[in-house]
Amino acid sequence: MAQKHDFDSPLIAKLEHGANLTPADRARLREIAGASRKVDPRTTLIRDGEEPRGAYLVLDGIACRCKVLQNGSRQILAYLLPGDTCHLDLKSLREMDHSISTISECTIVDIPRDVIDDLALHHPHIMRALQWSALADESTLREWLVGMGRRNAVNQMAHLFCELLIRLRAIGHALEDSYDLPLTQEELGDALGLSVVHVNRILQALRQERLVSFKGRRLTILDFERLKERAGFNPNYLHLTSPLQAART
Amino acid sequence: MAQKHDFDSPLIAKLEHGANLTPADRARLREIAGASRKVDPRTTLIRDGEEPRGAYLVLDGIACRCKVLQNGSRQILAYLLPGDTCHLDLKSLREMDHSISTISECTIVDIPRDVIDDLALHHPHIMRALQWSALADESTLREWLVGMGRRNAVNQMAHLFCELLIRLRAIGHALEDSYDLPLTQEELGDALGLSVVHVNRILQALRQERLVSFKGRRLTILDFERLKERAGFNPNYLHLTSPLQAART
DNA sequence: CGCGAACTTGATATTTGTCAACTAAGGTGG
DNA sequence: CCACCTTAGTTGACAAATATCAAGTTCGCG
Repeated sequence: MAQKHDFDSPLIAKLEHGANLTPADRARLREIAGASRKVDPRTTLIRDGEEPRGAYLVLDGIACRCKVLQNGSRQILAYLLPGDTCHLDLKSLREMDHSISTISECTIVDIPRDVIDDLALHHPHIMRALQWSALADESTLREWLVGMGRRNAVNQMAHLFCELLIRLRAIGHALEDSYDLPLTQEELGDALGLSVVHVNRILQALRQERLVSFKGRRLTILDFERLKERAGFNPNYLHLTSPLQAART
Repeated sequence: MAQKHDFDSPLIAKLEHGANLTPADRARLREIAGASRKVDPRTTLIRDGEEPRGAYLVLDGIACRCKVLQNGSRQILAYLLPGDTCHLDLKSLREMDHSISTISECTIVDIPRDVIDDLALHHPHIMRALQWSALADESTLREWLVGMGRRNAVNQMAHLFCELLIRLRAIGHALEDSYDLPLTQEELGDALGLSVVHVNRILQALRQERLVSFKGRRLTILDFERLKERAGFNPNYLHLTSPLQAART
């Protein structure tokens, strides 16, 4: 049951980018990640309007925050990758303003309130890292808004692929310039605000430009430099540049 | 120099929605709001990439978070209304991932780090309210993403006008169904991800449907029910439904 | 092998952007 | 108070981006 390497624990791998964890911190995180469960693809964990009972941690697979409109159309607000958490700030949250659903099959950890309280009391570095993580999530949300408002579909999708590469690299889930991406074209479109048909065509454009290949749920970036250029991608917003040195607490 | 009423202090008015403040809390907030300065319209307070020296509080006017792309186009990520703050979480933030600029002339308070530390130590209710406020800001950001991805221009703009009405009412800055909105059509477009020309036409459509009027920087909602209906507006996401009763700290 | 989900394609409609010109409004100096 | 000047708002014609519809095709899997 013990984890072999840190990259088996995407949460640890991720949080190391946000703060310097102690061995005790890591042990605690492994302990938390121990109580996981498998969740089927396309399953809603908590729905818009419900009261959260606890927080979630994704250990494996891809989940998402999303919102569904009256007319049935869905907007994905964030992809939750391994190591990502959501609404750890339940204290001030009475009612969800969006839903959390799995996309692929996922390994999920339910984090009850008292675990968070315990972390706050005994693991300040973890808390710092989690705050950093929440900050980066919000920044990512802003970058998505920029993409939808001011980038055309090709650049926006290129940008997303760049982002996912960097985020997955940070948890050791990307080999070179490729990574598993268990999304349908519809699920891509729901994030990008595009129709399925258009996603299909944009994808073809990116393939034809020899920028990416996307076959069998695997995305390979053929020319990262050119893709970044195309997307106007600047990874600053992910705040992944190494733990803060200013650890004066 | 003393504030006459609470609604003279939009910060207090706002935070009362997020927690129950004590008289001492209110006194402290008035003290903080005392050291304000006027800032010219269209002035950048802090730029993308810079290191924040402190946080900001808007007391009057409209400011924004925004991001400017290589090609010069701008995306507004949030309107900062009176009572709104930004990056109070500086502890984990090394470098800004977006800019803060005024739109109209603004009254701004610079909040240095030590003031935040002091609030954290001595004013837990204020801290709780600020966390709630940050949560609502993030939720608003998500709602904007939904608007850009899944609403057409008319509905998206209608949605924005509904949102602004509710937010401004919460700080006593809306009379009935109208409020001052010192934005040009270009500044509206930068938030909605639309061109100026299109904003102009959408506005005409809304006027012709007798849903809103927008003359001389004043926006009047002529039929809020119909506008909400049109926009698919549900104010839940603003989390303004009254202070949390669960004040068990 | 067959079935359903995902992907692809073409034709067409709709939405939105761009360009260029024009009009209206507010502010300032003479 | 007016002349002027700049900024904001408006309009029409057109182009580009994206959505929609409908019909295939391919793929993975039981």
